Parts: sequence; C-alpha cells; structure tokens
Amino acid sequence: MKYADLVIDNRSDQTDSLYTYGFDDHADDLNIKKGSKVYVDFGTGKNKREAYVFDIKDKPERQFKIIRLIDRADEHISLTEEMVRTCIWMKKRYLCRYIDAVRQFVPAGKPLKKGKRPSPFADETGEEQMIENLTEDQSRALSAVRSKDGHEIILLHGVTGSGKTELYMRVIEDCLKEGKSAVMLVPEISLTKQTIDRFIGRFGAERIAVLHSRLSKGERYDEWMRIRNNEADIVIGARSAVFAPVSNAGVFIMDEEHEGTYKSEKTPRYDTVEVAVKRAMDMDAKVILGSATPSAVSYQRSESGLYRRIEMNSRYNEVMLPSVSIVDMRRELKEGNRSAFSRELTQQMTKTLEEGKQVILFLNRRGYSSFVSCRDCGYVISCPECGISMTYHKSVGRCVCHYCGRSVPVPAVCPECGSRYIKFFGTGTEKIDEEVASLFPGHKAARLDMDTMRRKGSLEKILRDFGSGRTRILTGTQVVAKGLDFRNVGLTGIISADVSLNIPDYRSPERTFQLITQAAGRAGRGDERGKVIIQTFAPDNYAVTAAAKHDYKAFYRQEIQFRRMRGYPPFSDFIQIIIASSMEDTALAVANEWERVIRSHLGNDGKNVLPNTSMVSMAKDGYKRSILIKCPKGSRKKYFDILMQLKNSIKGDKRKYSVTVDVNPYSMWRS
DNA sequence: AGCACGCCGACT
DNA sequence: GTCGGCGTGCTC
Repeated sequence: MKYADLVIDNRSDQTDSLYTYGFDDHADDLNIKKGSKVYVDFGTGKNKREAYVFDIKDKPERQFKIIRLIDRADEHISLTEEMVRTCIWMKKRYLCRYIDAVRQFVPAGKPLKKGKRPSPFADETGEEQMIENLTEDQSRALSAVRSKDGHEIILLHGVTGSGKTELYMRVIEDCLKEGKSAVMLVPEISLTKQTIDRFIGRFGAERIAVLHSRLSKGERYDEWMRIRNNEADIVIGARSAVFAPVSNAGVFIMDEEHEGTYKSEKTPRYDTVEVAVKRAMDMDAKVILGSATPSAVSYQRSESGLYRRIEMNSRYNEVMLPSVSIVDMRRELKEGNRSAFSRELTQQMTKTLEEGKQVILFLNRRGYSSFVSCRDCGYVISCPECGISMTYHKSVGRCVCHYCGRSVPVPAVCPECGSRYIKFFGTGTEKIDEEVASLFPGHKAARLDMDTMRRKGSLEKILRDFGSGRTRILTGTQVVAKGLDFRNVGLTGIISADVSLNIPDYRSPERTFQLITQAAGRAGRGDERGKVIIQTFAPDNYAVTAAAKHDYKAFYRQEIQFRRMRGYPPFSDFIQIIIASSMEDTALAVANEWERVIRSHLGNDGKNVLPNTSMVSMAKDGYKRSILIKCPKGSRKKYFDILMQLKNSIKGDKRKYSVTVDVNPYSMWRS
C-alpha cells in the first residue's frame, strides 16, 4: 500500500488542503503517479469526486481515523510534475486555492465528438513563407539569443517594424531542431490572425496548436490533447496558453510583454510573465519578452541584470519614424477654440486628405460624452451598482456603465435636486466621429471601438473599407493603435493624451507613453514619412515629450526615478485584498479586522497598509471592500506569510464572506 | 462545494 | 403523522 496526497476538485476554501488516500501500488490497472487525475469518495457524497495527486509517500503524514482508497485513475488526463510544482507555487504567490491553479492546467470539457480535427486552423494553409534574409539587427539579436544555453530571461526591446516576429520564428526553429516545443503568447488572439497565418505558413498547421478563451470546451480539449501528446509542438495563444501542457519547452515567448491583458483579473489573478518564468526555470527554457515599449518593471530588471536585454533599433525598411508635434490645448482654449480639434490638427487633416492620404484619429474613450452631470447641484450620473460615473452613448440614447455594462436612460430632471439643467461633459469616439463628419463632409469616415466591433464581422468590414481607401478617416480607441498596418496613412491625430494620463494609477505615464508610441506607429508605414499630432493639456509631461521624440530611454529615466521615490513597482508589490459579503456589516467588520491584524503583524511597516475607505457595492456578489498594501521589495515573504495565515483562519469563521487577493492588480480604482 | 443531519412549520 | 424548508457541520 502507498499513500497519495490529493487536491480534491471542490471549489471551497474549506477543503483547500491535501487529503491522504491509499492505493495499491502493485495493481497493474491502477497507474498512479504524481500529477495523476483520480476519482475518489469524499465526505458523505455518493458521487465520485475528481482529484489530483500532488504527492506520493510510503507512510501517511499522521494518523487518520480512516484512510479511504483511490477508486480509479483517469487514463487521459494528468499533470506533469512541473505543473504540480507550479500549482504549489501559484497558491503561495497568488494566495489562491490549489484547485484554482490546477484548473488552469487541465481542460474542462470533453473531446469533440468526432472528425478528429488536427487543428481549428487545419482548413487554412497560410501563405507559404519565404524564409526572409535577416537584417543586420535581426542576425545580431539572433546570435545574442543563441549565445547562451538553458534558462534565461531576455527582454527584446525592438522598435515597431524592427521584425520581432521573424526573430521569434527563428528562435522557435532552433527549439524544434532540438526536439523541444515552443510557447508563443500574444496579448489578444483576435488581432493576431496575420501572425498565426505566418506561423502556419512557416511551420505547417499540423504542428501548431492555438489556445485561447474563445475556443469551445471541446476544441480546447482537443488542442490540449494534441499538445500533451506531443502532436503539436508550437503553441500560440493568449495569456491562458502559458498553462499549455508542454513538458519540454525550449522557449516561452511573450509578444508585447507590457500589455495589460497578460494580467488575469479573475482567480487565480496571475501575472503571465511570472508564470512563464516559473515554468521556464523548471524546464530550463528561455523566456523572451518582446516589446517596443517595455514596462518600466521589465526594463528595470534588464538594467539590474535579472533579464538580459537585446535591442533592435532600426526599422525594417529604414522608413523614418514620423515627425511628431505636440499641441498645447490650453493655448487653443485661451485663444477661443473650444472644440476637440486644434487648428493645427484641422489644417493637417485637410492637407493630408488633399494629398490623397488617410487619417487615423485616436481617442482612448468610447461613447459620446464621458459623464453626465447636473449644472445646478453637480450631481453626476453614476452606475447604481458600481458607483462609477456613466458614459453617455448617443447611438442608444442612454448612459452606459463601462464597468458592468448596465445602462439607464438620461433623466429629464436631476434625480438629486430636480433641476432640468442636465449637461454632457467630455468627448468620446462617438462624438469625434460625428464632428469629423461635419468638419470633413466630403470624406467618408468610420469609427472603430468596442461598440462598433460588437457586431460580428464588423471589425473585418471596417478594416477592409479603410484598407481599400473607401474610408478616409478612421476614429477609434486602443484597437486602432494596436496592430493596424496600412500603407497610406499620412497622419495620426491623438485627440487627447490626457485621458490616459489622468487615470488615478501610478502606471498612467507608462500607459500614456505606450499608447502614444503605438498610435504614432500607425502613421507613415509606406514609403513616405508620416506625421503625428498629439493634443494635450500637459504638453510638458515627460511621457508626452519622450513619446514625441521616440525616446524610450528618456521616458524610462524619469519614470524609474518617480517609481523609486514613491516606492512603486518594481520597488514594491501592491497587494489588493477584496472582501466580499452579501451582508454589508460583515464586509465592513471583516475588512476592519483584517486591516487591524495586518497592521499589528507588520509593526513598523503598518504604514504600508492603506486604509479601507471604500465600499463598492456589486449586484452579484454583494458588498465589497478592499484593503491595499504596499509590500516593499525584499519583504515579500513576511507579508505573504501573514496573509496566508489570515486566509487559513477563514476556515474556522462562521460568517459568510469571501476574500480574494490580487497581487499587482491591473486596475487599482478605489472609488 | 456538496451532502446529510436535524429541528421546525404546513399539508395529504 | 410526514414532507420539505434551510441552518449547521464535516470531508483523508
């Protein structure tokens, strides 16, 4: 008889520990190893429960009243030992349950019934790729990557158009030659169809697996199996693909490593970079983080020597970077121009259109007006559930909450004071698009944002019309800044750099720099040099000025100084604790207790606990409170031990509430 | 999370 | 009498 410590597939804090079961290690119909998926009786339940073997031992840890036996093992699904180790690490790092971590690794569904499709992309052949000659930069970067064997983390800082994808493919080729697999992560699968086609053209569809959240459960299962059985050795996917069941990967590549989509917003709230690094270390694989605008955290690590930095500074076809001018909107206002379009932007748009070229306008805010407010008492229409101000959408004639999607009609009179003086403030893409139509009636305009993308196939149509030149002016949010590659764009106008700059988050300058750089990269991709206009009320802000000069290092120097001074990441981790309960007083009481206990445990570091002043009421999960803790670099263990202990104490608490921990949350709004 | 136990009110 | 509501407590 041998003994196995199991994680039971029971989504409860109460049962989040290892349970010891026995099994006959001589039975030849029962193949149980570390990582095996098994079925067992648990508690009083009469159905067999799914469980995963996390450890195997000759003797049980301690004496139990009874030790039950493992019923059977699942012959299809199992974890590798590396996955088990990564799950244990995730529980500690993200304070999640074992089972939350395990579920990232195993497919939920059943196989697709029949017609074993090799891949969801099997019907596509892709373009047979010519093997390109590498530029000098690319070959230098490639030999740099090759110069060291085994695990290391490389930050690939390559300007837009320097040919990072070709480099990725070469590195993957190297891996395949060594009989290893490769994982290639992209921020958003929907915008990377071209990339996938390129990979299929180069490597063939049979050996590529694509993983992302929009696959059906069956498709996901089949792709998972192809990887687990080593039929596919290249995995392309969004963040969840970092958990791909590869057993011998040579490289984990993360394209656009700075993108926020790499941070999970639901339990377990993992950071894809961290998981990739953890897994790669275990497999002795490389991690390549690619970006034209690396996060300050990553760049700092490349300065400190934790990452090795490789740079690619020249653009592929030697096209000059666009010329950028900053327009001071304070001055526009002073001189009587109250519109969202500065005189320079209007002039340049006219000129560009006359030359037969196209214009992209970027504004990081959808809707028509950003908020609706009463002029008499100042009341702002906000979401009854989320407490966040609502955005007016003219097309539907309602105020929409951008947090939860609820909408309400625009009230005729102020619900607070009864005044009829309700006004719209701020500008979104919907309004810009409308104003473009009246300013440039002779030119066809279109809008691209989450609202216009919602209709299926509309993204393709909008892009096709712009690509063919049917539309001359394209107004949009982030999506237009991302990967669009159109040759005839002469001008990019950034309507307001202030939108991202004024979000109350320490990463606002970083995001602004990234957005401007990306948006600017849309201009002048053909033969001629493009032009970019940045409109802002903060023309001297370092994120704006550095982006205008295409100077990443200038931005980084200022940014890291600011982070160091304030003790923000990478000099600390932010830990957000969300306490939710259906009872308002329970949420409050628990939050206060946690705050007090954490403070007292931290002693002199108690100042790093920010008070839980906020209450966000949510419809689904009741009342939420959050505690924010700044954990200085080097103190991680101390802080996490305290939190771990507190989380364990929940098990004995009779009150009904839940506690979620988010390490370095993507958004830190606390209204 | 499940599932059983157990103690109360409402109905054949 | 007994069916069923959901509070309570436990799971190797």
